[in-house]
Amino acid sequence: MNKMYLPNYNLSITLLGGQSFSWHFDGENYFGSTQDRVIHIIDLGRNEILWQTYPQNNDENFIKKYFRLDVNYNQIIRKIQKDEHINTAMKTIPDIRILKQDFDLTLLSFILSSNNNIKAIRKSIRYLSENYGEKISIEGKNIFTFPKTNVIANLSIDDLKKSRIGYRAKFLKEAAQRLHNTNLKNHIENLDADDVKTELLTFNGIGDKVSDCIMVFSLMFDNITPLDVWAKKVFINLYGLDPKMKYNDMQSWINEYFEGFAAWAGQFLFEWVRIKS
DNA sequence: CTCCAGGTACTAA
DNA sequence: TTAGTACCTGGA
Repeated sequence: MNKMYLPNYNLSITLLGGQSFSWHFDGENYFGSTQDRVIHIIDLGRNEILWQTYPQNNDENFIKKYFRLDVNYNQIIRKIQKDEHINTAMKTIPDIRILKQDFDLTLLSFILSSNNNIKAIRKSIRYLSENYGEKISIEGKNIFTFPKTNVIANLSIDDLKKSRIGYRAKFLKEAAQRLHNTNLKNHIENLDADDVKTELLTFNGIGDKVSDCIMVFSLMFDNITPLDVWAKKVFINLYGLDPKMKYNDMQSWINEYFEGFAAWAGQFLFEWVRIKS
């Protein structure tokens, strides 16, 4: 494995929190899956990790992009330290990061997240990967990639439902078919936030919150806070926003308040209220 | 057993 | 434009 110096990076919350459902931790090893590879991480403590990629080994470029090692983290932290709530969150759960996950995987995963809880989503994605992903053996352990888009597109609704995803099976299949038949990623590459969102909202099963998650966790829109019930509660109860405020208006307020880093602030607040409850 | 959490699509006012 | 409701699963 390769050693890397990785300061201010809360691996456990970042990989196992609400932004990715494709990682698991066995007490020593973090294993993460994409549609074509598996990442193995061991946290050595003292800001050091061991890492390896499979099947292509030593893919440092991938690691740098995926973990967003080029962000100026201290600058972000300085910008969002605005009040006692966020400061408490950052002190309680320090060093949360935002990943840049693959677009297809993120879109398909977050379709499963709607009206669902994190534990159940993880379980479903694990079923899907074990049944329809590719097996990669690492030190005697079998790890599975996330199923390829065209594989999901060609599964029957009934087969998809075996992964306990309920009525979302139809949305998942339709989305996979569309992703497979179009080059959406290229199409949205040069669009601004509003246009990307408009495009994502045309998918069945993708609404305001899920489209925001896709934009934040795979497209690096740092100025968006996905507003699920938890995030809304925070901003209504702690920041005094009107419960009747419209989704977009609430987002604009949050982003202005956190000076363009609403996504990062939102992660701290979200994970903080999640562990508190 | 019933009740509830969790976003989106759909329908009706 | 807004309000209400069904959807599926797992856990209390």
